[in-house]
Amino acid sequence: MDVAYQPELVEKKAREYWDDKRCFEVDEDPDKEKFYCLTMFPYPSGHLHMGHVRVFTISDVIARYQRMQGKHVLQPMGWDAFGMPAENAAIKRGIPPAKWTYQNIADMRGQFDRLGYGYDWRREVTTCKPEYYRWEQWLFTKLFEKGLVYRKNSIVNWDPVDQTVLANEQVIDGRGWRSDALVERREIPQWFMKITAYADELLEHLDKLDGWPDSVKSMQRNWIGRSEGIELSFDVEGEDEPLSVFTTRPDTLMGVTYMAVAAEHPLATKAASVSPDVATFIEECKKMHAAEAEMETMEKRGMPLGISAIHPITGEKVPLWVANFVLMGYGTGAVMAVPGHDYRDWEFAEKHGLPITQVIEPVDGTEIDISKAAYVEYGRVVNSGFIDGMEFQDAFDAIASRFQEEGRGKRTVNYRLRDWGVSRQRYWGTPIPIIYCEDCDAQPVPEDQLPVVLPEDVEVTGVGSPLKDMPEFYEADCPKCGKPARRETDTFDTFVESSWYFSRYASPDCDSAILDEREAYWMPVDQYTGGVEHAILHLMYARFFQKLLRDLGLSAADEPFTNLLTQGMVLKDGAKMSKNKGNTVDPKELIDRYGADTVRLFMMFAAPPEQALEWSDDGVQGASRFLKRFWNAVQAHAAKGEALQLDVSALNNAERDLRRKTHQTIAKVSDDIGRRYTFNTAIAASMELLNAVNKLDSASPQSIAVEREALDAVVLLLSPIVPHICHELWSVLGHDSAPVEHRWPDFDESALEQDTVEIVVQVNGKLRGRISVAADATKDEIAEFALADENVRRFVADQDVRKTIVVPGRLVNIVV
RNA sequence: GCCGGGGUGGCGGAACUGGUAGACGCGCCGGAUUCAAAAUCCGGUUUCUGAAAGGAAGUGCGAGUUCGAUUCUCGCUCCCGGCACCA
Repeated sequence: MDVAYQPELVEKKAREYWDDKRCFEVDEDPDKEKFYCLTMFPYPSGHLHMGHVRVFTISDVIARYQRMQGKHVLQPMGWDAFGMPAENAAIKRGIPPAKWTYQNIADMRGQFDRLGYGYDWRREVTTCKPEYYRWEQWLFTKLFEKGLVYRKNSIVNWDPVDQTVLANEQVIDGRGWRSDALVERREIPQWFMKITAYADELLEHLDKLDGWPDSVKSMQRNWIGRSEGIELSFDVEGEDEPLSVFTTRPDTLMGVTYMAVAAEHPLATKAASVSPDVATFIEECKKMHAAEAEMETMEKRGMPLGISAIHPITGEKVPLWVANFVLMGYGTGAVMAVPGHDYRDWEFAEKHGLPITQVIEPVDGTEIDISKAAYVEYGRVVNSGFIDGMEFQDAFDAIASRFQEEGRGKRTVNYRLRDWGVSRQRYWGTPIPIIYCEDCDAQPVPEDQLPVVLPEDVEVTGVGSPLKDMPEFYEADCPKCGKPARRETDTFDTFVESSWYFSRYASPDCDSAILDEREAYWMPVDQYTGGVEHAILHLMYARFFQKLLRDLGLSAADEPFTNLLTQGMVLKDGAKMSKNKGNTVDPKELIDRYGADTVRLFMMFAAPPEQALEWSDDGVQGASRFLKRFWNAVQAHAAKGEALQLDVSALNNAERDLRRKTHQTIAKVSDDIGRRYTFNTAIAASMELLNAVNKLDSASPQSIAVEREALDAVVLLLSPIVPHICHELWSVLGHDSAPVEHRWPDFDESALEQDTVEIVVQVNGKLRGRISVAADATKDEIAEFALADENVRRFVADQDVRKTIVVPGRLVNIVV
């Protein structure tokens, strides 16, 4: 055996072992405890980037660790293969999206294998293949039958030059990214999924997700945005229909000084027909970009409609305005404005000279001045007639009952969450399985005609979808009456594919149903790992789909992911690695140069998984250097020959110390990998142990035995992280088995015991000395020892000791 | 703007339940080895002060709670992620 560490040889050998033994191919075995370990599947861009390496390595470490715990581990991999980049590549280089995508998948799969990830490739799922999206289309038709999908008009970014709908990210400063034309808001009919029907359940089940980070649950809670309020109606002068508004603050009703409706509201449209100014304003609102961030930060503008509503309590006239910050899609598209007690209403009133009145005062009697700023806290109602003096809940109830009795309002729950628009006017996606018939309207494609196959041999120009120019695609017969009809040419949002792929891994080859009985064995996912950027959308849609599958009787699980780990981004020079910024590092080059283990080690060592990771070329070298040291230490040890049986009673102090360190390290690394997911500290602890091994003077037979125990431990503890080198070193240490099939080591409680412990001594909270005391010393004994320390005496001097705090095993604080 | 997260040596980070700030690694400095260099090995490395022992300051900024705060509370600031058609 060549003694120098040669990663290529070592890694090839380990990979061949895993392949030959089919280590990572798993079938359903009801007698074994399963563990489903999953990573958010990648978009096949063609290039493995550092973000991929990071997330897949995290997941692989967890999977390998759980295997060593004796669990039956499934770790699959697949491709989120539909999406815009394929169309962009097609426009730029004239390659059809399908060809480009399949080539990328082939390239990336080779790179994954080189990194030693333990995937069951027999279960590979590729979303752009008809075998996959066929079931997505089937599911959509089932939802259609259940009334969980519907069609309505909604707003898109329209590029008038390219005659194309643009994604938000394709709109730069209000202009199309390719044409540079001013983008317009345009209403077109689109398909929606009723995620709001599940809003309450999506919210309530968050409480069951103990294995999810609080931050993600909190973001989802805020996204759903459940609020209890009252929907009440105001009569409008000269209108038969009253104007309905939703408010969470009925206690401020008497502070209403104006009302505002969205630009798309019928009252605004009506006013526009008589007022050119209003018409112009509404036109300008149409040029607004559709993104929420822009809506919130833009200047709040409005225009009086020239009509008034009647305040339902006072009977006074309240002017009606149209305003650009009122959203048609939220609530009723109209708001009652209380500038005294709402920040946005205040800003708008201030700007347009509308009156601001105070109807709430702080309960604690603090003076407030609503001419300076809105007071938005709950408080006591004033200047409000019959509800004067009430606090929030009483006032809420009083107003609610009164309006309910009068038949002018009711208690309502409102959500910020909107139904999910799934239509995309793009080519490279799953065709929406709908046929439009002049007589029968929209009809779902019958099951026996599925899949609706996306033609792959097309030319993409960037102007509209090629499907619209393909009669062979869009010409169809109505499934109901048989008359010639037109097939839908829109495709699904790619989030639809990623909302159920995790279930399909259980039965990827099933061609008679979307899922089969294997789903029940593997689902839910035990550990899901992916980027924080998916904290809301992807994870919310996936949870929604899981509930849909459950309600269709296809799954028993309420939630798809039991434990969630959200990993931070990979940065270079403080910025996200991206081609635009030219700060990418190609994992392939590094693997060729240092080997996969070095890359895996650096990734896991540089930062804990949830934090952003700053890339460092020097850090990679350090990882490589450590592996060489590790290799050399094991080889040098092996050269000393077989170790004697360890005799714990015959150890000297240094040997006992190393043995304690070994077992402390086993305990720490088990906790770090198994519970905390802090792989960086697990590696640091293993490094410390190896350093301690190298420091031990190991000539005697017992010290070789202690050293053997330590090195065996390091190899097993690091094997989930750097599996190839550990595979080889384990056999160098004389074992017949492989770490991948070995049980995770247990620590020996008795090895952790210590006779004496070091305790620090503080005087007034400042460190003044260290003392060594018997491990079983009493508090009084410890305090006595502390006062005897020379430096401590210097600081205590002749002052009275007012208090002594003793924390056994840690410190003494003497307060003078 | 709103929601969520973060700020600790020259750098990445550690300190897990309020108890030794800076583990581990990188970089740098010194030494060994070498004809020389690379590689490797040994030692040092928060800042200021001091020959040393030691002392003082120190976890984005400002307050507070506590015997004791990187950790808890309040206010501010800067950076990152998300905001519904990027994936």
